[in-house]
Amino acid sequence: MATIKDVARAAGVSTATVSAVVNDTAYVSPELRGRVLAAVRDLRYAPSLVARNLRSGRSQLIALAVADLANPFYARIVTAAEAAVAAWGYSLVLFNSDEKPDIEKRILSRIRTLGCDGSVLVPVGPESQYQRRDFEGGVPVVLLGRSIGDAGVDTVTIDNVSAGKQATNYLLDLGHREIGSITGPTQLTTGSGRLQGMLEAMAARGLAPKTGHVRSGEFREDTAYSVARDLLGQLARPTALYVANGVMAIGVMRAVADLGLRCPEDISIASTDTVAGAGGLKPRLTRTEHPVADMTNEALRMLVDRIEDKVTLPARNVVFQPALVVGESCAPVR
Amino acid sequence: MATIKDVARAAGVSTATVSAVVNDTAYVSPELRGRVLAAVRDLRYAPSLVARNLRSGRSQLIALAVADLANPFYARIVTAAEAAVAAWGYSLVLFNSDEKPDIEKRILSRIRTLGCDGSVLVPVGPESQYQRRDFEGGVPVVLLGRSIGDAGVDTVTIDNVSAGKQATNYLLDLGHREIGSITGPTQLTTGSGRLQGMLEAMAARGLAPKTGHVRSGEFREDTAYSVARDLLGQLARPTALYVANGVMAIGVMRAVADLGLRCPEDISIASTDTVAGAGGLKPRLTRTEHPVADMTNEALRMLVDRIEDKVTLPARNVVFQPALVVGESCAPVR
DNA sequence: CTCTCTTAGCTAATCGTTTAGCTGTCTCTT
DNA sequence: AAGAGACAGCTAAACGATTAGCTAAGAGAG
Repeated sequence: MATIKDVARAAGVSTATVSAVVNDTAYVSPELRGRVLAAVRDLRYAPSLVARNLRSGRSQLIALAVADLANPFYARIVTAAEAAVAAWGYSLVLFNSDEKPDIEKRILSRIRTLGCDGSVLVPVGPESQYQRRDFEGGVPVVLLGRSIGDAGVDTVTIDNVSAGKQATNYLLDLGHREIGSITGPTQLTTGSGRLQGMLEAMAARGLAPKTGHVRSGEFREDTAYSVARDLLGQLARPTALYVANGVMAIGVMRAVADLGLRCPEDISIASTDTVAGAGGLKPRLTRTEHPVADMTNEALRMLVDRIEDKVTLPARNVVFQPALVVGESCAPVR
Repeated sequence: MATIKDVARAAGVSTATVSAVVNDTAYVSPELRGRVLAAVRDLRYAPSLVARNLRSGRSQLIALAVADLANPFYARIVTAAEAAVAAWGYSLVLFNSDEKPDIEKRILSRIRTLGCDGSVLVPVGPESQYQRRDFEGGVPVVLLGRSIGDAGVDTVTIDNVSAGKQATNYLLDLGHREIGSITGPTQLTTGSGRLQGMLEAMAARGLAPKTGHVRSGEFREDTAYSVARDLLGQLARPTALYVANGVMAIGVMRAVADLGLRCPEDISIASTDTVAGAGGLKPRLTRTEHPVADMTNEALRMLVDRIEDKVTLPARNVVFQPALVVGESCAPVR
């Protein structure tokens, strides 16, 4: 790879002049400018970002660490983030913490080392893991999807309580009274919030799920499948089920089919968040959808603000609202 | 951010000693070593990769440029690549060319500028776009999924002809004679190869698809949906359909349902490659599956070989074999 | 004609590391 | 007791860019 010195030598000028021409940062006579540009072409010179960044302290890199790349929900975040990052003139460095707090720790230190200008993080650890000082003075961070107490950090989340409420109210409006739920991990705000919303919606009508009708599916398709098989195989099964995420909904649908039940005739299913392939699912799921792209864009806008302004605004927490999308997976209770 | 100088000052040693301790590259007395480590902890020092890389000429970055991030097939590649890259001690920089050759060009120059140590590329341009010298002497490249003539570049591909053959032979063995196909773009080897395999399989039994029974679905769900609706709405519709990828298969299934047809009773569907959510699809698709993870791992192994060996081995082309996975979407012809 | 002002283009310092090569101390040998 | 060898730890030179500050030459004014 040719360096700025090679170009300077070839054009018979100093490196300062080459830099001036390349970055268009000072006037250079047409004659020299021509010689420099010719040399650049001949030597196929591309300035080294590494060197440039060492000097400027910027890396033009934004890191994104998601909780589970294999989950289509995060795949959508990645897609949106790549586009947004590119639009802002940065490049995206991608990490997968695989829901493991210790991997996340390593990722965070790697992000520091790489000198990323900022990072978007879907936190996976228990709240206790994070300390305020982890974020202060280091690489600017925006948390996405999950919040972690009052870490004094910008955060973009969905209103999980509202998601659970909307889906459950829809089922209640159809006349269902015995509603069960397959929840996510309750130590995550996405898990506990949705469950809370469901419980609140039922409580508002003086109802509560039967014991054993609320079970954790760990946000995983296979776990949800087994739990649903077990739950729906019982005699006293609920007439409707609220499933806390899209991947689990697919597992539940499979369990329903394998048990010989029909949806929505025998059991109504409503879920929160969706997955890419779910469009082809029959029946189409009734669900609350997250504005994933909007949330991701907002997170990056906030991050770039922090990076480029350097103003120490107080941390903001932007909450998006889920929207109920009616499919064919719910029917009035018989 | 603390620098190596700050640490050196705090520990009362030279920067060389700090470097030796941090990288464990020379013997340092326990006493000094202790002081250095303490200073590192106190100052939360993390060596700057930027500076380190400037010196070493390495960036520890591997770029991955895929053709369409929104396609679950590439999402799986991204997942596998992130894991593999991390396992080799690099970090992944992700780009999406969105099937646009000019965006790809910009990405390639960005990869050079960033000083990535290597890159995995799913090429989207017409073969004519690439010139041998684009790859020679620059950042090492491995092409994934699609090949581009004899660019003298390492390549990992799937045997597309075999995929088309296997799926079609399965349909033929069930007694189907009027088989149609929804293909990908035929200027891509993934599109043309699969079609060629299908035609060869039929030709081997003295058959050929009827005119109008072979149509392009552009590897897109919505296009495949419309094409399938049109194709299957006709009176003289085929009894079986070979769909060239997973996303399109979902579109086709939707079209089948919307036309009031039953699969597999009225129409058999076989496809190539799969999508994440397809596990929940009813009926389960009969398809040829790509060993995506294996292919991605192999591509990265080859790339890391190039990066670290610097041996100028001749370019290799590794071809993987697809495997037929039988679902419930095909039935014997009536 | 000389003095000042302008400015094109150069020199050299800087960013944060790594590392070749040097210095000075200590130990061992004869 | 002095010379040789070993080696812990230091100094300073890279890596490839940007940029503050300098030099020197040309132009305009008096």
